[in-house]
Amino acid sequence: MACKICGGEVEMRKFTSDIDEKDFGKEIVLYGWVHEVRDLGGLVFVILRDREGFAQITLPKKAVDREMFRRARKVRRESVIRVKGVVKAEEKAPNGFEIIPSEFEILNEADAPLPLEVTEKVPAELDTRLDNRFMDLRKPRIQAIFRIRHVMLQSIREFFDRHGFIEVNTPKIVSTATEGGTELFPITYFEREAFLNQSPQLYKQTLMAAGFERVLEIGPIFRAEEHNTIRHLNEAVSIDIEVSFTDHEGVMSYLEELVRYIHEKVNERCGRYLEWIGAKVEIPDTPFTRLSYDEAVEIAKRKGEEINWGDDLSTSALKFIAEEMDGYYFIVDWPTESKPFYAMPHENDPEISKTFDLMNGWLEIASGAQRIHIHDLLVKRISEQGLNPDSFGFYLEAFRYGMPPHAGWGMGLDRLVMAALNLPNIREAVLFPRDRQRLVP
RNA sequence: GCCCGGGUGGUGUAGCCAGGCCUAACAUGCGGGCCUGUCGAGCCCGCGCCUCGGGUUCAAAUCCCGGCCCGGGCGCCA
Repeated sequence: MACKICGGEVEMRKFTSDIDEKDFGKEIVLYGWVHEVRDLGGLVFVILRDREGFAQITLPKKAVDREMFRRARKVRRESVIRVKGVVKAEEKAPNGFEIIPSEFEILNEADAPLPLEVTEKVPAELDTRLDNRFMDLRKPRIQAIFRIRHVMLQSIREFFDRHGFIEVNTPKIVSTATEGGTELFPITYFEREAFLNQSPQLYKQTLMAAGFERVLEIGPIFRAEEHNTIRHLNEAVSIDIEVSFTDHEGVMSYLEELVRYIHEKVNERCGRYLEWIGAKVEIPDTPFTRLSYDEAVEIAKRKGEEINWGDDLSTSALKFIAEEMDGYYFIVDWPTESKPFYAMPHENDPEISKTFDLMNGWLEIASGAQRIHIHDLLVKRISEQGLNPDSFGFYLEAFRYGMPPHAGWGMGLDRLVMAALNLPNIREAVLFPRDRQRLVP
């Protein structure tokens, strides 16, 4: 709290986590919420909770102001308070210290009853929690997810900055479908119809034609699919990269090293938050296993899945495959037909493509490819996929005047958070998730 | 989109299959009281609930039909 900008009151203001032996005997100021009040009659304990943890405010009736004692005893849970007092070493107190207040100010009294229990004495259903997300997020265990997500984003930017990537922002309001395959949300754009972007794919490729060479985008993507599962959202955050003068293997290296880096940094920087969650983050070894599509189909077949070469891998097939694959792994060399038009076919066997999915168990985390950079081949593939090349005007133009060979991938951040922390539902990884039925809050 | 499951105090559960003993139970909470070392505090008193509409029946939280809302699986998709 030495920072002048963060200051406020306020060399004296501390987070609960910043209190240590050096503060014993000194006066400090805490701001926070009333987590619990334990009233023993002649002695009252108020547990103050702030962003970083808890502190026990102890009010012995005989040692503190009478009016203040009455106020603290009656304060309702989740009210916002400001406490000024002396930090006293006390063996009997949690963490070995307590605050004996000289001032106890209720900045905003909370209503009762609460829509859910922040103390988690009684569980709440996910739906109730999401309806009252602001209060759900007060739970340390829930807030920890987002502190870790923050560190993940931080380390992603760090990683790519070190590797010479340029972070960009491409439009989320677009005129037409980019990749086909998925349903789009139509919107009104003045007198025209437009759509929310399903992926930055076409734009990041266009930036390869612009000579950016290595780009990173972190942004929302929108899919209008009516799915109803623990791993799909209609608004998600995608981590996208595109790299010139490399192939699919080149960008797979970035991907696996990134995933490892993220896990390392979360371990280094999020010890306390992992503790709150009760999670351990295993740092995955690189390189990740490459399982070919052919091998994947073999495994599924052997375990009784009805699947033909060329089919997409169904959920049950992926679950069979996951039985044999631990942690993160790639499935590579997919049939060209099952991947989007921009995926580069292998020169010696055009039936398969230079494509890969990054998996964690049976959950797909990322997918990518070397891209087609040859204009005429691209037009041919667009037509073969049943799409109209005329609707790809600005995109195709970029391939006519010097498009370098390139490759890239997109990764679902929410799914990565879900996988890394072993969350039971992707909605747990998102502050305000958007799904088939939820538009509020 | 197809399929399965569910909706009981503020919250989370029990009761439903085998209708009546349910003026609905338990925990937590909330209001009041007692208590100077709590940390799931304890003890005493009190408060608060059957998703909506229709039907069957002497009788419906319970059985049937429909609506609304929700969860999940699959498909599609990342």
